[in-house]
Amino acid sequence: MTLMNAEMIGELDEDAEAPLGRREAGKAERRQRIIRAARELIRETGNAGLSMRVLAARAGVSLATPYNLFGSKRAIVLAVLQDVREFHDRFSHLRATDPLERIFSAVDIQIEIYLADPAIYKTMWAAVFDTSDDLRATLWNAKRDAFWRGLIAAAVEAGAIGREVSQEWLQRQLDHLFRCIMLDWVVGILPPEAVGPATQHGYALMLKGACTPEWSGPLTARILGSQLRLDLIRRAGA
Amino acid sequence: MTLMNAEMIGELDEDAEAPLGRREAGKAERRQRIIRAARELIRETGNAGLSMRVLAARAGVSLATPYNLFGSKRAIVLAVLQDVREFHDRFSHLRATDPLERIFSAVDIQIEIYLADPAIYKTMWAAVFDTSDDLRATLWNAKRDAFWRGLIAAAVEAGAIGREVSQEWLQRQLDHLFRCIMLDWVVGILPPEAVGPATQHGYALMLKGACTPEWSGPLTARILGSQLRLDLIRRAGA
DNA sequence: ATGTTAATTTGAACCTGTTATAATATTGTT
DNA sequence: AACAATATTATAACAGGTTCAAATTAACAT
Repeated sequence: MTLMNAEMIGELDEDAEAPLGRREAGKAERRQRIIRAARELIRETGNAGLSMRVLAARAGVSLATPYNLFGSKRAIVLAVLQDVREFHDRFSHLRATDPLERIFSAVDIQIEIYLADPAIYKTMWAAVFDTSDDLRATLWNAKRDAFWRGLIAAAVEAGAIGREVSQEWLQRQLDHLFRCIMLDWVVGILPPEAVGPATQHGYALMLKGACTPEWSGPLTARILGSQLRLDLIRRAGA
Repeated sequence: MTLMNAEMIGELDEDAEAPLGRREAGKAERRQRIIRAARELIRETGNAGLSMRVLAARAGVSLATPYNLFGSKRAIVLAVLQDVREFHDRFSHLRATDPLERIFSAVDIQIEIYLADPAIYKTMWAAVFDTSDDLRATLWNAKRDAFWRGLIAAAVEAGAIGREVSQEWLQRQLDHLFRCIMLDWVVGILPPEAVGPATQHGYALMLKGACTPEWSGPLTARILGSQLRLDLIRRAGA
């Protein structure tokens, strides 16, 4: 799945056109205040400290307003994410020639961003794994998909990945890996230092299963390398 | 992760030894009533219909009792699972000679059991993905691990999987795949018919990344086969 | 300006899971 | 039979997310 920001997703172009009467302006401002308050509260008190009543008070708004404006607490948490502008800049500097390297770099960048701000992103990922309602569509959209599909398609074009494997499903399976590793991180099963190596290990294994023979060497090396790192981390932890 | 029952896990040997005075007997009976009521409620009204007040009333106990006996709602849902005796019998009939086939068969059996009783198992898997507290240890225990580790170890012994890959991490990565596919099923992204093929596809990809050259042929076939089935399902759904 | 209409905010609820309290019943022991 | 230990009960309360009728406000027509 892997989450992205508004610019990459292109859904919150609120800073453009539209007459934007006083009504809409006030609404937008209230929305902004709520998001800001939510971000602050998450940063300060972590996941648990974000109560709707506290949030409403901090945003200077009634308890019902966040519901009118966003719909649910989960939607607010996800909106906080949408408001984070960082991914786009980082991803645009992806300059690896090797198509598989590019995939691993992109994953690394994501992880780096997430781990750098655990309070926010743990909360956010917890919201992603919430099974109660389906706000997943917010995260799982066309532009986000296009980015990863592009990386995989490039690898296919370069002859790194066989043409017989479904690009769509390869992407989905890689995504599954990533999501569950995030979950393990959120709940504390996986220490932060292990997130990178664990992801690389999984991606390398799976990509090796999809790659052409001549590209399996570097992937094997990556598998062994990440295993080594994971062992070191466990030894250090125990 | 993949969940198993009490016999396989070997944690609820309540039918053995222990003086089991009247006091403990009454406790056990109340526990049983609560579990039965919970299962009924889940079956009837699905995940959402399981309220602690309704549950207590149906079990004929006070609201506080389930908390004394189990600790939390989540613990009760997981206890309902532990009470399901089915896995052991099914798994004991695993008689594939090919070590990789055995892995796929085991996964198939699991999926079959889950899909046959969606109400119960969707609720249960939703509880697994709950990030609030860590009852995960209940599901993630030594005996369960031993089973899957055994299957993988056998594949290594048979020369199907290279000795250089970490068996522990291969298991974990396969587990990640399985869990996220379950999640997608629970939230309705993945239709039931697609669960089996999707899991096989992911497992085959990853195992192919870990297998020795002479075993990659059948795995490739499995990848292509499951892709084909997934395409058919999507075509039928759209 | 003024009244009308429709959208938005509000405060008070409702329903959750969970915990604390005191009172009551049940068991194990003498 | 009487006592102490233990568990359940009933009840209330708390904090959380969410919803709803009523009040308020902005936009519009006159």
